[in-house]
Amino acid sequence: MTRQISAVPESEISIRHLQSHSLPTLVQQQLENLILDGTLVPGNKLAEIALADRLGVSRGPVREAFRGLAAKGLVRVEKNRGVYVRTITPEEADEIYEVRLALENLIVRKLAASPVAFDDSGMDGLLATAARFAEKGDFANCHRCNMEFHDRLAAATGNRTLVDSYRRLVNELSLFRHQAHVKVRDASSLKASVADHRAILAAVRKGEGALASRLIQRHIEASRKRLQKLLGDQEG
Amino acid sequence: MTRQISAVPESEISIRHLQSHSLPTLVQQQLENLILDGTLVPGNKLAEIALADRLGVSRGPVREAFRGLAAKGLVRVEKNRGVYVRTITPEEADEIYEVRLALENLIVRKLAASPVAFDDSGMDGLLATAARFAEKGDFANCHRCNMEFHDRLAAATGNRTLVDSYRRLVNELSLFRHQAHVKVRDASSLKASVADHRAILAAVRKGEGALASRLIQRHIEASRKRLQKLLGDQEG
DNA sequence: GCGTTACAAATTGTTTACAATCTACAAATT
DNA sequence: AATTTGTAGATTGTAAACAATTTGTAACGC
Repeated sequence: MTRQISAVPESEISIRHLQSHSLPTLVQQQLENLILDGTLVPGNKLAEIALADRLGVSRGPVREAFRGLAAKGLVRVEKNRGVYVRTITPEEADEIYEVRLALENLIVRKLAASPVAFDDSGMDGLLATAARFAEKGDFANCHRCNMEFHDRLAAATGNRTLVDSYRRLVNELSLFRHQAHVKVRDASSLKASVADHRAILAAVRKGEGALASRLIQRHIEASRKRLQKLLGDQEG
Repeated sequence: MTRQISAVPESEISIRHLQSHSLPTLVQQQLENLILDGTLVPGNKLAEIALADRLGVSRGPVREAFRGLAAKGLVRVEKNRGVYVRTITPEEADEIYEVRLALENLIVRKLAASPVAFDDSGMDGLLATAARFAEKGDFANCHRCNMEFHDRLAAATGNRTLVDSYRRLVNELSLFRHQAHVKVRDASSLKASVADHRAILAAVRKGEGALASRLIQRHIEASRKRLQKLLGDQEG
């Protein structure tokens, strides 16, 4: 009589979780979140000891996390001087937008090419939620939904490399926004974004790649120009 | 009488060099080179102690280098198990090619759009060198020149983000080649590559973006199919 | 007063030591 | 004989100690 050895019930995920999450990984994720949500602003210094104490770990894991973040382009390491949240110049932001546009183009064309395989469950709901936030004037949450929309499109391609490349660019642009202290102030641009998203989604669903490509191009360009304009306004 | 304080003559670069090159950085570059030139094959285990001893450093810097390499997608870290050179499946390779194609397209279109700004000094020489290597049957060096050609095109765009994204993909593809032990055996494909490059360069110089785009697309596709075929052959 | 130099505090870079985890092999049990 | 269990060895994860560099400050000379 064999006992049910291979039960391993509900905690399997938790085990996998612990297996891959060492202290350096955890610290890195934590810092990444703080940077991407704007708590840690570009230019800020990340002090080893202070961070280690705050997180309750020693400096080793913190230093390892720094290396990972540096390779991801989120921080800049200056030898014997310290680690700083990466700053991005307006020119760099333009360059990032240029690459992002190429990837977004690939994304929508890929999805439009196989609209059946495109699992868009929840996309309508997401857009509806974004629209509600826009109506209520909840800019931050609407912006979050809009970013989520783009991310889901990328993820739907099933191309891991594409998603990774795309996310890196979006992360860098988030960095730039926080650095410029850009706060979305008017609802009109948010509503326009949601409308753009609806049109893009519709084109993708109908398999009209060329149309989707044109729409996303206009959409990203608008975003780029808006950001550069806001930046110019606050400088001038 | 002020002494010439700010002289700092020839050694400035050397100083900058030392300033940014800590042990972890050096170790990371060293390992990166070993991985990209195929000395360290995908799947190989990177033992901390052995590496630290070999490089004459302690385990700390080695571990920090690992984190950087992991974020660059060159190694895979398994908690409590070890660090391994990343393996790439044929499906992943296909995905990488797909993204690369999008970036190469952007590259040649950008260059063709401003052919005056395109500093192509030495490109002809590079292609001539590649052709000579191909004639002599020096496949390895010819392949190196061909990769150099693509890299210089990317660099010529002046878009740092684009170059970084592009290099990451090319690195991953190198990984895949080494993993599959793909050795270029026939001179014909190399000569075809050089011919492709000449045509692409000519199109870019003439500002014919659409043509250059079509050419690079065919070029990359051919490379992809060649690699997949070689892989299929050696499996079957 | 200005600039230089010397010193002290703080921070980072590196190494060493200790704890926890995993792998392999052998003994024991069924 | 096959499976399990236990133990030894090796490897990784973490923390603490030590060394080197930088920064700020104050004293000193011009």
